Amino acid sequence: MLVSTKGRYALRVIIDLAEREGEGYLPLRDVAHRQGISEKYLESVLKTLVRDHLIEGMRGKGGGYRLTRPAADYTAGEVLRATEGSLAPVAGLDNEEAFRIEEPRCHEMWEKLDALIEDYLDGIKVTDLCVSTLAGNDYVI
Amino acid sequence: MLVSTKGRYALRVIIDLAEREGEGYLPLRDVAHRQGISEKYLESVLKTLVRDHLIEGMRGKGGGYRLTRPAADYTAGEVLRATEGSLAPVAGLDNEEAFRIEEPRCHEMWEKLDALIEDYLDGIKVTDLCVSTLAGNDYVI
DNA sequence: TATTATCCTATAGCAATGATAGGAAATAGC
DNA sequence: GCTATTTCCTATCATTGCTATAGGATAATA
Repeated sequence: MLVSTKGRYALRVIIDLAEREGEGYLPLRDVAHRQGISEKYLESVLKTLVRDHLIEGMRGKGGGYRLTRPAADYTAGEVLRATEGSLAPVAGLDNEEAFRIEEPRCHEMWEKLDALIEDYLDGIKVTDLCVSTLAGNDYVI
Repeated sequence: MLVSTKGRYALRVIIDLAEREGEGYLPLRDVAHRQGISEKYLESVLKTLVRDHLIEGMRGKGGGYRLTRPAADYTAGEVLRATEGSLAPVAGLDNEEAFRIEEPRCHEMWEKLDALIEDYLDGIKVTDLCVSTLAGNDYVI
């Protein structure tokens, strides 16, 4: 599987925060409830996003998480790459030498597939995934 | 990781058999040596390909493995799908209902990414990956 | 009958995923 | 300063899949 639930959860959180841009810090509990994700597990996912400066956390009363940049700046690829580590379809794509020796027939194919995937996901802005009109969306609390 | 070494090995074997199409049954030992892959592990990979009728095995002296159809018929996607089980970038893509409830914002994106990947790999014929002129290829025994 | 080679079953180390638990540290309002 | 809130940090754990190894049963050929 290219993208695990970790990356999918992360993307949903970023979308959630983007849809509420300008509302200040949003507590983890609220986000988790809205998305139907365990608070404790989501916490570990958000830690990664904080480490990579995609979001920032504020402790204490009135604290929570918020985006560090304008929502329109974020891409799906960026969020997924942060949490998944890599979006490469096969391992060791960076090691050209090893490929030339072990897999000369397929190297080009993997390179192109990688570019295809990364270009597609980097071309999707988080704001394109947002729903501006929340009304009529059953699952949103 | 979308494709593990299992699928990559399988593809290399199919290419190996395709490049020697018409030479009858090729013993696992020879294929493994040519590709630099452990015989025992490759055996389990080939078992999957036999189960899916992509190749057939013949026991005993003069036995080995060969393609069941003309080499030109095989696509990379077909081989990888057989060994990897699925090429879907995320789990549960077939369950539309669950997506509509849990991940309405992202469903379309995953569907399109899936189509992108599958179409690309289904469009690559194994014979396109074959090297007809084996001369000058150091790693080939 | 001997040789060759696939087929079958079982095992094991390792890493990643998905998740849970408990408590420390910081912040805001009173 | 006290209290409630909420992030931050560390540790643990069960499950799964990957990668690989081992030993022997079964079948085909000469």
